Amino acid sequence: MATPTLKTISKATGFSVTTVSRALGGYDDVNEETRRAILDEARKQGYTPNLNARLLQKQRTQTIGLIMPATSPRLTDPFFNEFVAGIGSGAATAGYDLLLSTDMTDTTEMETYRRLVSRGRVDGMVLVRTRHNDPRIAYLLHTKLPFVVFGRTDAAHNFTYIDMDGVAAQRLLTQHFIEYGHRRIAYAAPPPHLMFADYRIQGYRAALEAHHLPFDADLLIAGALTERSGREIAHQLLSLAQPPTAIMTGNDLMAFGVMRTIQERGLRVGDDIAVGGFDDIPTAEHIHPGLTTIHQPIYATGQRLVTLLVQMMNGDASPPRAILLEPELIIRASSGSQRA
Amino acid sequence: MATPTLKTISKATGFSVTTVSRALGGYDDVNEETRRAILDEARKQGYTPNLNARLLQKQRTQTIGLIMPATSPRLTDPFFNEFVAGIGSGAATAGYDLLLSTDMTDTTEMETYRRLVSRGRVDGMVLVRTRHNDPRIAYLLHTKLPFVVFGRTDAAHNFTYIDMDGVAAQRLLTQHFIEYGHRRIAYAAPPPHLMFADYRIQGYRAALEAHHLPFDADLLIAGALTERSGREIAHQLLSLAQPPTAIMTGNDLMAFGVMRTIQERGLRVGDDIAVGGFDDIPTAEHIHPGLTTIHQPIYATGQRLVTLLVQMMNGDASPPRAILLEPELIIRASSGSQRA
DNA sequence: ACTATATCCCGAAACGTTTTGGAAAGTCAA
DNA sequence: TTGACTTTCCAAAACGTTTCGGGATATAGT
Repeated sequence: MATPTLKTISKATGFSVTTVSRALGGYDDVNEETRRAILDEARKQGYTPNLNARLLQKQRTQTIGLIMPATSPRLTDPFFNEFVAGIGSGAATAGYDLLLSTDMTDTTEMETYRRLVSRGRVDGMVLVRTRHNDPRIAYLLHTKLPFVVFGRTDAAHNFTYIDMDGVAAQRLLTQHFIEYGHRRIAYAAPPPHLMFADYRIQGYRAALEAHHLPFDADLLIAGALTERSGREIAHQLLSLAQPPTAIMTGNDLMAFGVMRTIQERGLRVGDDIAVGGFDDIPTAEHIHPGLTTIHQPIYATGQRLVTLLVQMMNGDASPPRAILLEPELIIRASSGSQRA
Repeated sequence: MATPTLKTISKATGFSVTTVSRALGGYDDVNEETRRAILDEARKQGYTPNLNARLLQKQRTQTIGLIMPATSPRLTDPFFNEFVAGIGSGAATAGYDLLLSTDMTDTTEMETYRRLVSRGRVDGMVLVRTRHNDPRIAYLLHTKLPFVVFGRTDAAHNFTYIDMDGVAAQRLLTQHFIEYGHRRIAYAAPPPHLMFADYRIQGYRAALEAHHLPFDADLLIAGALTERSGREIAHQLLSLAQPPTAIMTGNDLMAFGVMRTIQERGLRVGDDIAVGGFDDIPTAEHIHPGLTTIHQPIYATGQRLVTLLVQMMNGDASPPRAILLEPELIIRASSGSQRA
């Protein structure tokens, strides 16, 4: 049995392919009786339109692209879990599909982008984890493909994005530790090529300055956004002649590593060394002790981004929007108690 | 500037569309010089083939479909995180894209399947979380679309799947608690419509029987695979006239809920009530106390499934394969210490 | 000089859909 | 009876690619 197509229905009913198409498409220039006959036959054959053909004709794909940064062999960061879920949910309610790509190891990231974007695979893209002079943004800007971004970049902001206010966030967290009586607050910072590292560090230094605390370069160490990196940095920091009494990190995963190292060295997280993370992934609440961190509405942000993207894909030509998220500080036991 | 197509290259180089296509396609019936000229022009124009057109012609999509069960508004279970990552990685290395769909709330699951499968959107599908007489499997079997499954179903196993040996796994865990001296071991079981619930319960009962322990229907409560459900069931169990001394659950998320309830009631997890989970998601290691659980190689399984699927999509007509995973017991502090 | 054989190229059809620009037949108003 | 509308239908083109079946031209073999 041949796959049902417009042609097979056309043959079966005696109407032309055009009429079948228009009947199925709900146009009003087809007789009710005819339409019924065609719909019946379509149902009988189990017809469903061939997406590729339709999209080739319409030059649209009803698909949104998302490329996962190839940080590790397995993207173990729950951040992405939530983010993808948000995007997926937003896409689904808007009637779009989500095309998920992970960078292949043997090809460059830009190739992956080109492959997807190259006329036809997706109607729009979602970007995450912006970098300095992000080549992906330059490329997408150049191709005119609609896209939205979680994060900013340093160049002109002529694109739509949502970003956490990293300056305010890190300042908030640093202040919190200062108010808890800490003087030596270390920062296991995100890798410097990531755009948000800059903002976070700015916030860190601003809080120190505001409270007339000296900036100690020994206490600022950049690492990767992994638990392992957190462990390594903690070792370095705790081996200092004057170790810090509080350690903040680029994300919760790093914070977990820091906590583990502290505990392995026989110290207590909170009472001996306070720890602060970033993201508020689910585990942050469950780990012991609970992790003080900055809450990011990751899921909701994913949804919002898709909403914005869908507007753009539907031809809304309003100027790009820039949305800055206000940080929310979540205080848990890893802060320890207020000091003298 | 028009989008680069075969035609624009053809115009620019003076060769026919056919020749351009064949040059780009690497056929050997085109002069080296010609090929070079065409390749140069293609690069200059930034040509990339239009996927839809190519696929319409080839009747393939180079895309694998995966539909997320719409359990909750946000699929908070890290299980899916890992699984998707595994599938994505497998797909990428095989040169396939991953189309991720979440069920829309206002349409039935089967419609989502039909939409994807309907001639053209995907070349194959990955299924997860099988149910009794799973209609998705019946449907896919009927459409002849290649697919692989994480999990089994009760009917004839005429499809390729990988599954954890749930009987052995739950027996292993139950045995572990029995050996630790527990007599009243409760089971907060997965929802009964899920296929693996059967196997797990079988394993649970088998272990009891093997050690001549009575089966107490009060100690077997089915729930949802969420933390919240774990909390509720724990409350029920702890309010029993004869509460259990150990509680096993359908997945780690439920176990977290159980642990929290135990702690809220002023009891100690492990020493007072032992807890066992299932899946070994990352948090299971970080939570306090660490959670005894059954390790599932989720990521690797995703990859393996894709490998199998790709073989099938490439026309390998060998009979379906059934792979059963051996469980691995991970003992952590939530087991408490051996009892008298 | 004639045939056989490579080598290089191309026109046309096909994949399944949507859309454009009518055509044919019927209805209505004058 | 004629023109103007309506209603219902359709042929053909188009989207960008691959592939089938040759057609030229040059080279080699006799």
